[in-house]
Amino acid sequence: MIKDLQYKKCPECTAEALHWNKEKGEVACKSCGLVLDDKLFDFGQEWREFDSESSENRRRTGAPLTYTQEDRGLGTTIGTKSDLHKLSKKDKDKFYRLRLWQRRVSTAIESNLRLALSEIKRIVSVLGLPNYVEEEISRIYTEAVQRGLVRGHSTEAVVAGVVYAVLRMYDIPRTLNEVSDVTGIDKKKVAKNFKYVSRNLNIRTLPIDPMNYVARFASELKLDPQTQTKALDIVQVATKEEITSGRSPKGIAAGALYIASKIHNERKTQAEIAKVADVTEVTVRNSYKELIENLNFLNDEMEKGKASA
DNA sequence: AAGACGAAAGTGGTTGA
DNA sequence: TCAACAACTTTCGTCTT
Repeated sequence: MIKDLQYKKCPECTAEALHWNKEKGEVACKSCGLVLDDKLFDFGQEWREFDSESSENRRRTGAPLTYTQEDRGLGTTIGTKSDLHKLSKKDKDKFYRLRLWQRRVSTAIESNLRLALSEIKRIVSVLGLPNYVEEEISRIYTEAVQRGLVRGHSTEAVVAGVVYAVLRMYDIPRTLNEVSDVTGIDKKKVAKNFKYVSRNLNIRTLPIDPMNYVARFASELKLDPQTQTKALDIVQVATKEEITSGRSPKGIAAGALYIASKIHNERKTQAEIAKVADVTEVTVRNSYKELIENLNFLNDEMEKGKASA
């Protein structure tokens, strides 16, 4: 399931405490938080494993289960020549017409796919995603094409939608903005196409869990693992207290990180956090104020943090 | 001077009649 | 289908460190 670790020790601080997150295929250093490798999934016969892991993880599979069935219609090639002579002139004409059509349709599909698959390769490499994600994106896109979902839509836009959908399926925290940036597709269109392909291919995704963002933002901010852990705690309690619903997960993650950084005297400015979290300072502010208001133990901890400064 | 704060007005998405 | 609504953004002036 997981490939051999390339690293035995953290190259940054040479600590041996490595910690991996199976869900995301990430390995991080426990003492400095450096993400060492995020492409650790070895896939091949792993679908079953995902399936049986736990009920809440079943969404990981989404569409693939039905994928192996041959596509409807388009996969069927139109007859051989052998019994052509039995047909009337009219039927022969029809036969040729149909075959011509099929050739047109399938070459159209093929050239579309060629274009799309190379675009997918590019996007995956820019985003630094693991191979299995590329496979999945390609597979789902192929299915979308075969079901005729791309007709009347721009290839690139549908690709962007599929990319985002797959990221969501695998709980890989990338924002709409990031997908929008690398694909050059307007953010709104990405969202629209995400919904479009999800709906038509029965891909189900749950709302994003803020926890998924915390690790990534923390690492980007080079925060101490302790601080990250604190932020995770905060998010967890907040979720339990039901003060997170309706709020953007990015904002929650950002607010929690801001508080955690204050508690652990590793002060980051709201602007810094806002930047990596892809929200505005105002949102960071509102989010962290909301958290403090509802979780009053945080106040004391922040005071303590200040005192020990 | 930089960071934090909050008010006001604008935007896009969701919801419910 | 439209209007009301909440969350988020943008912008900007003021207070705090």
